[in-house]
Amino acid sequence: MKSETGSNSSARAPLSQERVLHAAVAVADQGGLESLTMRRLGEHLGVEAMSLYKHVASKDQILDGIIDIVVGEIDLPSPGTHWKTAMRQRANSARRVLTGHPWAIGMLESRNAMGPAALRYTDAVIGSLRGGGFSIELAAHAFWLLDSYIYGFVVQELSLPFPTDEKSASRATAETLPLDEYPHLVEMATEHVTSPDQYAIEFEFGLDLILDGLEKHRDG
Amino acid sequence: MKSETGSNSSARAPLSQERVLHAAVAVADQGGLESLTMRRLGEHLGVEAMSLYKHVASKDQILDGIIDIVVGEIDLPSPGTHWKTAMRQRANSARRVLTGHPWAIGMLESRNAMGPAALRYTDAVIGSLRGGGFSIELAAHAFWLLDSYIYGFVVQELSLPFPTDEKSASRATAETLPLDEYPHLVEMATEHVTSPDQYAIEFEFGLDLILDGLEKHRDG
DNA sequence: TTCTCTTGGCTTACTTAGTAATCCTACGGG
DNA sequence: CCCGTAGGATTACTAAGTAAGCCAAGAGAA
Repeated sequence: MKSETGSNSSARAPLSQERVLHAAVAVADQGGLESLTMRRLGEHLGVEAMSLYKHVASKDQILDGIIDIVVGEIDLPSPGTHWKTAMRQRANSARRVLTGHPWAIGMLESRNAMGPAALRYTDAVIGSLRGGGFSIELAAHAFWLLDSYIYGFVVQELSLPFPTDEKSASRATAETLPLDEYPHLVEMATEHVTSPDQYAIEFEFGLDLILDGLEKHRDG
Repeated sequence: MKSETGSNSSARAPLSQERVLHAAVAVADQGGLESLTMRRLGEHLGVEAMSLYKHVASKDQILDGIIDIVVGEIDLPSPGTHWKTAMRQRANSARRVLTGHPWAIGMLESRNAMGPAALRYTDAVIGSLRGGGFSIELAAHAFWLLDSYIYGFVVQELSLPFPTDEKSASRATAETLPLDEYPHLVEMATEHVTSPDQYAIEFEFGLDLILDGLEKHRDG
C-alpha cells in the first residue's frame, strides 16, 4: 500500500489553499457543517489533518473561505440589464445557491468578514441599482430590503421540514399538535396546498411585491 | 468548604429543566453560542456538568429549548389590534428580541423543531392577518414575506460590524479595501450616513413598503 | 425505628474535536 | 555533493459531549 516511491504517476496533486477550501465546501455539502472536521477534510484530500495547516491558518479561516466561495457562486447582475430584471435574476440565483449549500446561511451572521466575492457581489448589486436611476439613499434601502428578504426566505425555507421529509411534515402538523390550541395554524395546514415548487411561488410573490414597491419609490 | 451538612440555609435551589434552560440563555447572551458548554453551564449553576443530564436529555435539547425561550419573548399581536399595527409591533418586537440574543438567529435554520412558543407565535400572527381580512393564501404569503424580511434583516444587522466596533468599520471600508475595485461600495460608504439608529430607519423603510404592498393586495 | 427506594447530585473515563510542537523526506540551488 | 526548505506525517495536549456508575439524603413501608 506504500508503493508511492519516487515519481509514481499516481502521486497526489499537491495541496493548496484553494483545493483545501473547495474540498471543505464539498464535505460540508454532503455531510453538513458539523461533519466538516479537520480530520475528515484531510481524509477527503488523502492527507493527514495537520497537513492542512500548511495551507490554512485555522479552521476559522476555512469557514470564512468557504462562505466567500458560496457567495462567489451567485450570479452577478450583468451590467446592461434593466435593474428590475437584474434584481430578479440575482435574487433567484442567490436563493438557488444558498439552498444548494444549506450550511452556508447559518454562518452569515457569525462571521462578519466580507471576502472578495462578497465585496464584488455587493458592489455589483449597488451598481446595478445606481445605474437604474436609484439615489444613493434609495439604493441602500433597496439593497437592505432585497437582501433581507432573500436571506430570511432561505432561512425559513431551510428550517421547515417539508421538502426533505414528507411524512414528518404531515405528522408534525396533523398528529403531534394539540389541534385546538392553534386553530389558525391548523386551518392553514389543511387548506393551504403545499406543492413541491410552493417555495418558488412563495418567493416570487414577495419578490414582486418588493420590486414593485421599490419602483414606486424610485419614480415618486 | 464542604460545611453543607444538614439543613444549611444556603442549600442551593434545586435544578429543574426550566432553570437549566434559562441559565443557558444567560450564558449564551454573555459569551456567545460557542461559550455555551455543558461544563460552563454547570459552573454557572453551581453544579457539575453531568448533573445537568438529570434534567435535560442532551445539549441539543438545550439548544432547542433556548430558541423557544427566545421566540417566547417576542410580543404577540394582541387580538383587537388592526393588522397593520399588529404586524408592525410584532416585527419591531421580533427584531429587538433577536438582536438582543445575537446567537439565536443563526440557530433558526439548523433546528427545525418549532417549540410551543414558536407555534403560538405563528398561530397568533396568522390569526391577526385572517382577522384583518386576509384570505388564507394571502395570509400565508404575508407571513412568509414579513418573517423573511425580519429574519434576513437581523442576519444582516448582526453580521455587519458597525454597531459594536466603530473603528473596525471605518478601517474596513476606508483602508483595507482596494478602493477603485469597488466604486459603488466606496461611494455608498462615503456618502451614505450611518448614524447609530440607522438600522431602525432602514428597518422601517422595508417594513412600510411591505405592509403597504400587502394592503394593496388585500384590497385589490 | 429501620430498611429500602428514589431523586438528584458527583466522579471517572471514553470519544472526537482543534491545533501546537516536532520530525521526516525529497528536491532544488549553491 | 550539501543543505535549506517546502510540504507532508506523528505525537500529544486541551476542551467538549456524554455514557456508566457511585453516593447521600429524604420518603415511605414494615
